[in-house]
Order: sequence, then structure tokens, then C-alpha cells
Amino acid sequence: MSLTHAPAGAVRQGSLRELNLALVLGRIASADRPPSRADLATATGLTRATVSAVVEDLLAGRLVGESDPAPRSGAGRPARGLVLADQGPAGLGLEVNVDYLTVCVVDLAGQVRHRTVRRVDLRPVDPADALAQLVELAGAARDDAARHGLTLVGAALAVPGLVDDAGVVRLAPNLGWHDVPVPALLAEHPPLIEQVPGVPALVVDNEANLAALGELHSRPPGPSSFLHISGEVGIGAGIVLDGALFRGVRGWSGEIGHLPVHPEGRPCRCGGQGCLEQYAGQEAIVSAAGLARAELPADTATARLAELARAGDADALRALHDAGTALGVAVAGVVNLLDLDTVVLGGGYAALAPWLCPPVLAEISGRVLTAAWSPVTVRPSTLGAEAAAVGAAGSVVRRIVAQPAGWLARTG
Amino acid sequence: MSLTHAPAGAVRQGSLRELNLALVLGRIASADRPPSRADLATATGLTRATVSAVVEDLLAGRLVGESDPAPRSGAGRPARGLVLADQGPAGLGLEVNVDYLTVCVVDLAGQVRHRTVRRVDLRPVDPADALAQLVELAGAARDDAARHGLTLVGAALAVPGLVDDAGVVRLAPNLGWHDVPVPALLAEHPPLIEQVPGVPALVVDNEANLAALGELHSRPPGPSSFLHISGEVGIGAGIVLDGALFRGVRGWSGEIGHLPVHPEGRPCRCGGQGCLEQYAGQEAIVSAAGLARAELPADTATARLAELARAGDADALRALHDAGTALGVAVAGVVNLLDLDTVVLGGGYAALAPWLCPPVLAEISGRVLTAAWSPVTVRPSTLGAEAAAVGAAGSVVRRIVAQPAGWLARTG
DNA sequence: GGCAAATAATTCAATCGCTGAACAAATAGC
DNA sequence: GCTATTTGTTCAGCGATTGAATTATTTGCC
Repeated sequence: MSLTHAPAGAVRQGSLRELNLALVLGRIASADRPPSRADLATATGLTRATVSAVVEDLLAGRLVGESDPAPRSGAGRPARGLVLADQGPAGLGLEVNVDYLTVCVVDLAGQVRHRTVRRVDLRPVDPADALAQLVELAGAARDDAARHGLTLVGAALAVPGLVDDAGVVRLAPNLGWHDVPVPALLAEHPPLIEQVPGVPALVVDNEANLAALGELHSRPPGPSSFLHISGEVGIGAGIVLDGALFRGVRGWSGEIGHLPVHPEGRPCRCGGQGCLEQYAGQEAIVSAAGLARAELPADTATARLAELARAGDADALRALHDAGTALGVAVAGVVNLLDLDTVVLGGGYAALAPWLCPPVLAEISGRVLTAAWSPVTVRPSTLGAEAAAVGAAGSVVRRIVAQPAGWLARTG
Repeated sequence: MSLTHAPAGAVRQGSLRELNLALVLGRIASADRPPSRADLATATGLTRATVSAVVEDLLAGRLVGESDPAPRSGAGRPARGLVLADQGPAGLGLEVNVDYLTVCVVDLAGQVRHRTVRRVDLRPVDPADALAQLVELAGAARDDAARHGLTLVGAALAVPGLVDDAGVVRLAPNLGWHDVPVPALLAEHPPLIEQVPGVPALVVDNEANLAALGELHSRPPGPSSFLHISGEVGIGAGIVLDGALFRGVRGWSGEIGHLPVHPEGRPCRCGGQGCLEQYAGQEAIVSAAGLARAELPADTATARLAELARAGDADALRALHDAGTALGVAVAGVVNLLDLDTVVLGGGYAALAPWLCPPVLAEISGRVLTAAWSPVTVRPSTLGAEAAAVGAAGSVVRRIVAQPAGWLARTG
């Protein structure tokens, strides 16, 4: 919705080709069936001649391939469908969380081509050791990817905490991390990434942000503006506005867990009072349901809670209802503020959605000014717990799609 | 922060010139002193030859003019400074509010060249009559602008309510408007606008949104992301993210007045409970201070309140402190969610800022997770009550600056 | 079976706008 | 008055898009 359509910098002669490469490749990526050159010409407004020239570049650079002709109705020479290559550049997605490490590889088309999860309680582990374990998994992933003809061109790491511009994890309370210089620690290991202009070798970002990105690009395509809430020990939100993740001035947006829902209520570790996290965080729900706190890893506690709720346990149902109500109060505020029409419950909330959604919707319909005219959808995440790592890897390949010139210049 | 740098459509041959026209004109607009062609070349990365050609087009189209040479230190041929033209295209800003009508004209450079305010209680007035009065004022403004060599190329109307995509005012409670088809009503009057490709003849938008835009482009330039809060009878917010107004999925973002600050508190006309508006709305403050409600027009009540506070009236001070605290709870939530570092108090709040800022800041520092690392600024609006109309007019000329090709094609 | 219609993709001269270097203009300092 | 310096223009060259013509390949009809 910006008024300035112009790219930030100068538009040189060569930018023209760069921009059209990105335009055509983007169309191929977002099409639901393999488009022909003629389809691309009509869709983009370019001439068929130009599209052919651009596609030739993309084919030469192995970013797209030709597929079997799509079935067509009328007469005429059959089209050759264009699809994103299943070889070539790929993204490495990494996640460090409280009780697991994840590594995955996503190809240009967004397909998950490799995935490893190692369950391990990382709270007592030194950050450098945790990252070393992650690198070990990533090395195996790289080798596996290479066997499929995939080259890792960038990595993104999801962490449950606040990350600054330099990639330093300023604070990850549930992990016990504080000012961990992730890029420096990872630089001590041999590189797994083949550098490409325009693609950063490593991005470190908040887990909720990357999970929202994963949800944004999951198939089938959903809305381009939504709020994605990751309910873990803390509660984080990824805000997607018009297909772009909103990170805030310093990249610390989405701290929905500290929205005040009872301003004079329970004190919170953030220094405030009555924060949402105190009423809808995983520990709050678990203890309200009468389960022993810290009994088991987080995902086990969640599974147990869902089990109890499914069995009709009154305490569990009440705990979930109360948490959903608190969540609904906060979400209603966010929807009023940002005018979003979709809320996705992810992370630990995904499995609890059947019990959380009703009270959340009730609060929304009671508190949102515009709810009467256009309804708000609340639904569980489609990717669930995988969202962050998949979103991280996807964010890498998406850069290639957005700026293919860098990759093409590399391979010649 | 979007990954796609490419414009939405095709990048044709001619787009190149269009983009560079916008790039150079934008630089001229945002420079703090008249830049030379050489300055523009180094700033944009284009060659001096290209800049000269682009500037020639802009000069021929009367969008820029040459100014006296700026003082320079060293040797060499003196530069000719380039400034936005003080003639040519201009924007018409309109505002309908509860107790006044405003019309203003803003030129390319953002200068307010004409301004009319008519104080009139519009609550008992039929919307069509109100708009007819506005058109009358606008006609006089057009004639005045023409005498200064200004051509109105578009209009933007600010209303205190929810507006849909078609420009229909769905609901303006304090004005008593409901489903008012503003574009259709205005179309019955003779047109005042000279149509230009790329510039809509009429945009209708929320008053808080346009006030935020006015603040964004006020001089001296402030931050590019902030929250602008218009405290009138209702409380609206304009959210500016990375220099762009965020409107939400349907254009109804910013309803900060209905953020819950006491979820089980006073019932609100929106159907919810404990909304901010019930604690920090103008009526709430005025009655808490012991002033007779609906005693006087809103701005008079605000002025009286400020007067009492300045005199040390205990009731007024307490009312303002309580309102500021409620506001702070809501703002803290917004800052946690969006990671903004600047909050601007506008509308009726501007005059009350000395008493509202301290409690707002107190709540922020107590509740915002990241406040310890980077402080949040809370300050009054620089434009005050004029912000909405000026922002409306400014949004028109900003389109010309962002897409000068449309205007140039028009005049040849 | 053969032919016309239809659709896909390529080829090629023309054109548009940027580039880079040379050149002209204008001033300060010596 | 001369040189160094900076600004701005001119011009041949070039890359990328364009639009029309051409080639390629299939369906449908007689």
C-alpha cells in the first residue's frame, strides 16, 4: 500500500532485466499450475518475445524447468509448462528450541526435501554446544541435499527470543540464552553455504516470526494478512501484513504475550502486571488444569492436556476455556488495532485449537467493532510445530525467487 | 521490508524513465536543501547524463524549478539548485468533523497555501448538506489556488469514522452518519479537480489515518514508524510503518479506542467491556474532572480542561492522570506488539500532552519488555488539530511526487 | 487424408533510455 | 591571467524491450 512504487535505488539499464527476471519467476512460483510462456506474457503484460528471452535466462540458470504440457482444450500448438526447478538452490532452515533441534532443507518450489529433529533438553546446554549439535545435523542435511542436486545458498535460524540486527540473541528466557553472538559462534564451523549475491548466508530471527512466514507460504495459499500466534512457554506472534512480515523498528514486534489483559492482575516476569502470558501461557494452562508443572517437556504437557480435554476432564476444559478467554481479549485488541481478518493458532496452541477457538471467537465477536460486518477467522496452523524451521528455510529460497539475478550471475 | 523489490506489474521500456523520474523527484522532495544535478547523480547512483535528461523532463513539466545557487565552499562552476515548483499541481484536503469543516490546499513542496475553517455543529445537519457546505468552501479554495498558479489534481476527505473501499462512510457515530455514499453525493456538484492519471479524484479516509500521514510528512521529518493517536470523542490511531500508513485488510485499522484496558469494566457502546474509550475518551476525562458533559464543543472542553490543569485543579489533574494511565496500558500493549519507538499524541490529546505523557511513559516503562534497551518517545503532535486536513491534501500531492509520469503525460 | 484455423514460441529490425567519456561552462585560488 | 576544480551537456554505443512477421505444432472439419 506504499505510495512509492520505485525501488529504493537507481533503475539502471540492467535493472530492467533483473526486475523482469524476478517478475516472471515470481509468476511461475505463485501459479497453481505450470504456466506457458504465453500465459506469462498475458499475466505480466510483457510481450511474448521478452518473456521468451527472460525464460531462456531462467532455463540456462537452472532455476526453472520445462514440464509435460498441461492438458488444454482447444486447438493449437501445445504449450510447454514451466515449473520451478527441483534442483539448484535450496534453503537451510534451523531451529533451536527448549527441548529440540530441527534442521530442514526446502527447495525453490517450497518443498521440504530433508528434515531432522533431535529431541534434547537444551536448557542445561551451553549455547556454543547447542549450536555445534545443530551444525552437525546441518552438515548431514547438506550432504543429503547435495545428493538430490541441491545447493544450500543460505540459512535461517529460528530461536525463541529477541534477536538484534546483527543476529545476536539478546534474550531467550526459556532457553536461558542472553547476548549469544550466534553468527560468531557459527563462523567457527566450516561453512555449509555457497554464497550467492543478494542472499545472506545466515539470518537469525524470532521463532514466531519465522513460523508466521512458514504459514504465509504454506499450500494452499492463505490470506496475505494475518496474525500467527505461537503458544509455547511464552506467547509470541508473527504479524503478516500484505504478504510481508512486519518486524517493527528494531525487529522485536509480536510480543503479544505481554499485552495486559488484567492490568492490575498477576505480576509478570517482564515487570508488568496481568500480562497475557500469565493467563494463557503454557505453564499457566497446565497448572490451572491441575497438572504438575514442569512435569514433562512442553509438547508432552500439551499432548496430555489435549488428551484430558478430549476425555472431558472438567479441570482441563475450564483451564482451556479461561486461557482462551484471556487470549481472546488480547486478540480482540489486536484485531481492532490492525483490522486483520485471520488469526492462526500455532505452536503449542495448534493442538489445543478445538478448545481455544470458541472462547477466542466469543471475545472477538463481543469486542471487535467491525466483527458484525465482516467475520474474523480463527484456525489452527497447518504446519504446526514444523512451521518455524520450514518458514526459515523458505525465507531463504524466497530471496532467490525475488532476486534471481544474483544466482544467475553466480553460475554464469 | 518486503522481499519483492519488483513493481507489481511489468517493467516495460518506458517504465524505466517513469521510475527514474519518480526517483529523482523524490530525492528533490526529501532533500533538506536544493540539490544540484550532480548531487542527485551521486545520491541516486544514476549518471549525471541521465539525471540531466530526467531533470529536463521535470523542468519542462513544471514540477521543479531552479533556485538560486546554494552557497558552496570550494572552487568550480556553481551548481543550480533544484526545488519543487511552487506552482502546478496541488492537493485539496477536506475534513468533516463534529463541530467544524476544514478545507486546505497544499502544494508540491508540502506548503499549506490555503486554509479555511468553518465552525458549525454538524450533528443535526444532513450529510448531503454538510458536504454541500464543504464544496462551497472548496470552490473558493480552488479559485484562490488558481490565482497562485495551482491546479487541484485530487482531493482527500477526512471523516471521523469507518470508510469502506468505495469511499462510503459506513459508520461515523459521533457525527451520526451511517452508510453515507460520499463519492456519489459529491459527484452531484460541479468538479473542482483536474483529473491526472494515477491520482484519484477523491479519496475518503479515516481522520486518524490522515492525521498520521500529516504528521509523517511534517517538517522537520520525524521517524518513519510511529503510532499517532487522535484523542477526540472517540480515540483513533493511525499506524505508520516504515513510512507507509497501515490500513488493515479492509481499511479499518487503528481502532485503539476499543482495546480492552479493564476487561470486566464499564460497558462500551461497541458491545465490549472496559474499552479504552471509556477511560480516556474526551467525555470520560471531562466528566471525571467534574465538568458538565456536553457543555461545549469538544475543543472548548479540552481547552477548559487544560486551563484547569494548568491552574492546579486537583480533579482535573486526577482525571488526566487516570486517563493517561489507561492510555498507557493500551499503548504499552501496542508497543509490545508492533515494536514502535515513537508515540504521537494528536487531536484533542495534543493540548493535554503535558499531563498525559508522564503516566503514559510510566506504563510503558513498566510493561514494555524492550523498554529497558531502547526508550520509547511520547510527544504531542506538531500539527495539532490541522493534521487531518493537511495530511489529506498532502496525500494527494505525494502521489504526484511518487508518480510524476502521469502529470507529465497530461501536460505534454 | 488433407487443409484451414488456432495457439505457441522464435526471429529480427526498430526504438527507447541509460552509460561513459569527452567537452564546454563557470568559478576560486594563486 | 592561468590552473585546478566542479557542474552540466553532448554524443556515440549498447542493452533490453517492442511489434510484426515467421515458424512450429496441434485440433477440427470437410
